[in-house]
Amino acid sequence: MTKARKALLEVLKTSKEPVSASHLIQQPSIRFDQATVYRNLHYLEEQGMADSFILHCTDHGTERYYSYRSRENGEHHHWFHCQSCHRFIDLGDCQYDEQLSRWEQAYGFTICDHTFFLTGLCKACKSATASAN
Amino acid sequence: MTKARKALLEVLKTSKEPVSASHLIQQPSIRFDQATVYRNLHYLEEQGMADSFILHCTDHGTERYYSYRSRENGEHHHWFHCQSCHRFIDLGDCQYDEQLSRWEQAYGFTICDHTFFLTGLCKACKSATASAN
DNA sequence: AAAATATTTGCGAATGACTTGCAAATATGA
DNA sequence: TCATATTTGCAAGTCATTCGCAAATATTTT
Repeated sequence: MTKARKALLEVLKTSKEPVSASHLIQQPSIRFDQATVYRNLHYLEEQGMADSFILHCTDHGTERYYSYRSRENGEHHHWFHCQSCHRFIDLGDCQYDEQLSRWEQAYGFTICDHTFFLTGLCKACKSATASAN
Repeated sequence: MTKARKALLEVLKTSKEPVSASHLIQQPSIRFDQATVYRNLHYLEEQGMADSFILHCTDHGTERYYSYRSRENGEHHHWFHCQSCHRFIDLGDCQYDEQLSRWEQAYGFTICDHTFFLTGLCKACKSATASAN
């Protein structure tokens, strides 16, 4: 476990929301080249210590977001993304296991991964918009 | 409805799988500049005539995939993507409506969009791999 | 502990999907 | 038909991410 990996993992562990590479690079604790950050994010995901998904957002463009994943809490989480404040809300552990195996049975394929997330307006941003009228 | 839009919509209608901009640009019927293709894909989606999602695949990189959506068949579809043959399998209409509104209730947010898809190995590619041993 | 080998890092340049500015071409409409 | 609005192609730009390569670190062998 190199310094870069430790530092990245620490931010992921601490963060309550998925974070992008560009966000990580701006962290004071991440004083590494962007190539190093990208390479180690791949490494962490490969090792099963991180999860990621690609999300496009009008304000922040298309980026991959990473979150910590421990060996114990096997299941990854799913998220809601607010397009206005750019915050994520944790929807909890993935509950799709049975549905996924049903599909595997039905179609004969093997699922390696699945992507699921929501986008919209969070409660706070909705009322902010409403009161702006 | 310009020529470019008609041509794009025709390919989307005809295609059984979601298609990327780069794929569309290679089609003989799409003799338009890439900027025109991208602009019109945005237009079609905006008008509710197309759906899209971003998918990353080791062999083909990260791209947005589009599929036709008629006003009648309101619901969009979800897909399985085979990482080996790069084909998509239609999983049918989205069935998540009730789950989504339950989340909206529980968290007070408004969902504008959701992304869901599977990736893995299709039946054919699995057996191909198995027999290669 | 030094030498030999393997892994990781930073730097700079490249890649690839997608976007943009702008002037020419086409469509709409009064 | 003339004026106005929309769309197109072209060329250049943007932006996240990746790559080559040599220097720096870590690991293993002697």
